Amino acid sequence: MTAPRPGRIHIIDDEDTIRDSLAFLFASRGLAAQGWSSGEAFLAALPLPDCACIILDVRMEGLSGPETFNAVRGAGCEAPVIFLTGHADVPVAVQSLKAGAYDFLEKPFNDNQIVDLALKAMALNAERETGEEARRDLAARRAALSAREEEVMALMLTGSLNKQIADRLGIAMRTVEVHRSRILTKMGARNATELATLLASLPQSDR
Amino acid sequence: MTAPRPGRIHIIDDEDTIRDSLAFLFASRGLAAQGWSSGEAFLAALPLPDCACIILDVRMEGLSGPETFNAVRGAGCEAPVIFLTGHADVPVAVQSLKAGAYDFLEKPFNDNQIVDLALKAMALNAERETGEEARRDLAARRAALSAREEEVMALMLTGSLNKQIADRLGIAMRTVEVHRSRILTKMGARNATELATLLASLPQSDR
DNA sequence: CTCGCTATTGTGGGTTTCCGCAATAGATGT
DNA sequence: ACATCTATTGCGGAAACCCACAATAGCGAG
Repeated sequence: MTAPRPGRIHIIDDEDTIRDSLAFLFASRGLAAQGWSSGEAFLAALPLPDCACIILDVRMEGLSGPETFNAVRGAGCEAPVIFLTGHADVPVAVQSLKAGAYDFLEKPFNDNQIVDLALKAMALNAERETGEEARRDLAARRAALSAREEEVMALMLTGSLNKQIADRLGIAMRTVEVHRSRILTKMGARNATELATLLASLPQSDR
Repeated sequence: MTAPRPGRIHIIDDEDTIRDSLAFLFASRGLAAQGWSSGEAFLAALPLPDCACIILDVRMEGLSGPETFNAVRGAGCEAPVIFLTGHADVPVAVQSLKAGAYDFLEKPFNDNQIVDLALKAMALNAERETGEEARRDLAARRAALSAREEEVMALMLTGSLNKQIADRLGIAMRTVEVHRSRILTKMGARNATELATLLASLPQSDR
C-alpha cells in the first residue's frame, strides 16, 4: 500500500556533481531519481506523471530555484519541493517556505537527512494525490451540472425548502424537484445532506 | 471596520535597545506595543486578551525564541509570531516557519519592513479571530449535545435515513426523530442540510 | 426521597421529499 | 428539418421528515 507507484524524485541542479551524487544516493536507497541540469529543462518536460518530489537548487544559471518553483506551480505541478542552498540565505528560505515549499536545506547536508526529507515529501505527495483524485472526480461530476442546476444546488445547501427555492428562482416547485433529483444523481449523493457533507469533505471547490 | 480593537504588538527580546527602539517605532506609527524582557516574563502574563501580534527574538537568555514560541502556542495563544534574528540561521528559520511562525526577519531590518510585517500579521490575526469566534460559538453549541445526540448527528450527516439510524442504534425511529429535532434546535439549524453546511463552514471541529 | 435531565416510545397528522408518467418549448447541432 | 439537450410544469402517490401531546424509566444532585 505504500508503494504501488511511488513516483520519482526529480533533482534540478546545474552542478553535475550534486545531481549525480544525489541520484546515486537515492538509487542506493532504492529510490527512483532523475536529474535535470536546469529549471528550463525540467519545465519543458512538464507535465511529468511520475513526479513525487522535487529537489531544487536555489542558485542556478538561467532560471533561479525560486523562479523555477513558481513556474512549476504555475504549470500545475503540486509536488512537494525541497530547496537546496549553499548559502545562508534566510530571506530566500522564508520567502520559499511561505510560497509553499516543503523544506529548505543548507549544504552540506547529511545523506540520511536528505533521504528522510525526500521520503517524507513523497509520503505527503501520496496523500495529496489521493485527495487530489477525489477532488478531481468530484469536480468532474460537478462540471456536468447545468448552470441552472448549480444555482439550485447552491440554494439547496443553505437548507432552503423546494418551495423557497422555487419562489426565489421564479419557477414551479416541481421544476426544482426535477433539478434536485438530477443534481443528486449527477453528484452521486442520495440526499441533500449527503451532498453537503460530500462537498464539504473536498474543499477548494467553491464558487 | 479595520480597527475597532486592533490589539497590541508584544515584543519579546532581552536586549533593552531593540525592545525600546521597536516600541518607539511602533508608537510613532500609532501602533500599541509592549515589551517583555524574556520569554518567561511574557508567558507568565498569558493569557493576554490584547495580543494581536508577537515579535520574538531568536536568541535570548533563558528560554530561546523557538522555545518561547512553543510554550506560547501550548498556552493557547494563536497570535501570529514574527521571529527576529541577528544571525543567518536558516535551519531555525525553516523549523520555525514549518511550526507555524508568521515570518522570520534578519537584523538589521528596515523600519518600514517590520511595520508592514506587523500590520499584515495583525490583519491576519483579526481575520483569524473572527473565524475563531464563530468556531468557538459553534463548538459551544455542539458541546451542549448529549453523547447520544452526537452519535445521531454523525449518522445524520452521512445522509442516513431516520429508519437506518434507528436500526443502527437499536432504537425506535421515533426516538431518532426526537434526537434529530433537539440537535437541530441546539445547533441552530433548520434541517440536516443546513447543519451539514454549518459544520463544514467551520472545520477543525471534528472528533 | 424528590427534582431535573436524558433517553425512550406511541399516536396522529401536517409538511416535504422524491419519482414515474406525460407534455411543451427553446437552443444547439448535424 | 430532425435529433438532442435542457428547462419547465402538472398529476398523483409513496416515503420520509417534523412535531405536538403524552407517558415510562434511569440517574445524579440536593
